[in-house]
Amino acid sequence: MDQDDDDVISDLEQFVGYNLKRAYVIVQADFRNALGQDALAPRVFSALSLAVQFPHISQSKLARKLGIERSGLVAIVDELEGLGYLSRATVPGDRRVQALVPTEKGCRAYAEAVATVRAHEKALLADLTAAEQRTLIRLLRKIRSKGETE
Amino acid sequence: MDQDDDDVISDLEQFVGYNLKRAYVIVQADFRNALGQDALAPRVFSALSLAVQFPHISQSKLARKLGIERSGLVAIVDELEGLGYLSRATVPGDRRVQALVPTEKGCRAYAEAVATVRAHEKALLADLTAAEQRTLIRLLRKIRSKGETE
DNA sequence: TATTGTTATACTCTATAACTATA
DNA sequence: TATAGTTATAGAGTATAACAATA
Repeated sequence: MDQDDDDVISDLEQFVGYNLKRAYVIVQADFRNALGQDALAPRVFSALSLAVQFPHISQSKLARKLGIERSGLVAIVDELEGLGYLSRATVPGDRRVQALVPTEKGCRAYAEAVATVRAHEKALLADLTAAEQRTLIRLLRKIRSKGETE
Repeated sequence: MDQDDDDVISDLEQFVGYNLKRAYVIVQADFRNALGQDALAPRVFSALSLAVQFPHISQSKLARKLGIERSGLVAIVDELEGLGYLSRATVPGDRRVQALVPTEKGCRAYAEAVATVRAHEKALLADLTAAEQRTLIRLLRKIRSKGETE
């Protein structure tokens, strides 16, 4: 492989969007590697995380928090229920909603997964100082808060 | 919609991966909005950008630069060729390679697109100072350089 | 009328594997 | 043997639209 123009900084590199995408691909691959290829996908992990942290959250509300459609959440909850990590419970007041109740097993699995992911992310981001990591997260959240209000 | 736990900072928010994903969704949506729904997708724009900046680049090399498989690039190049933005040219020395040659039209379309995207990204990121934007890009690149060597 | 969960469906992005023609 | 481009194919992830049950 010749290195002709590999060092040239292209237009692309100046876009936040492009850099965001490339970094995201790296971190996502690391995430999957951390939990193992056949384990929880990022979005399933995210759903479990919120279900554990907010027990009895409804599917609609969870979808809203995750920024996805509620139709898309069905398969995710199916998977988590299939794993025995949570159950759909009826709610006394409103018979339309399914409250997501994490099981003991789900809480344990989540605690383990979160520790693993945290460790891998820490290793992956070892080149960034703690301050840089905080800054990065702060700036990413700033983008989100801007975008979501439009 | 009740606001019960909407302000609680969940575990998820502490992960770089999660924040990266959420921010990426926002910026990508803004990108598509900038160019119009039926125009160049981000990846097609990226390919065009590199083809314009590195005329006669081969498909394999372009795929490598973009971080995708060369099989995936075929449809992208097909689209750009269909739009008359570039052409596949044979290379004297090696009859296997297809050199991507941007057309006049392609260069003009790219110049217009890049200006549009730049303006939209600038507006979207107006809450970030110029220094913050530079920092963000620097940190994202740092993640990429770490991840790609593993 | 509006909302919750659900299904069906389709589209985009991407990877893998195999092929061909060249080298 | 190895590489460039290509094709076929499959699997994620996601969105839209419609429906039944319930509010």
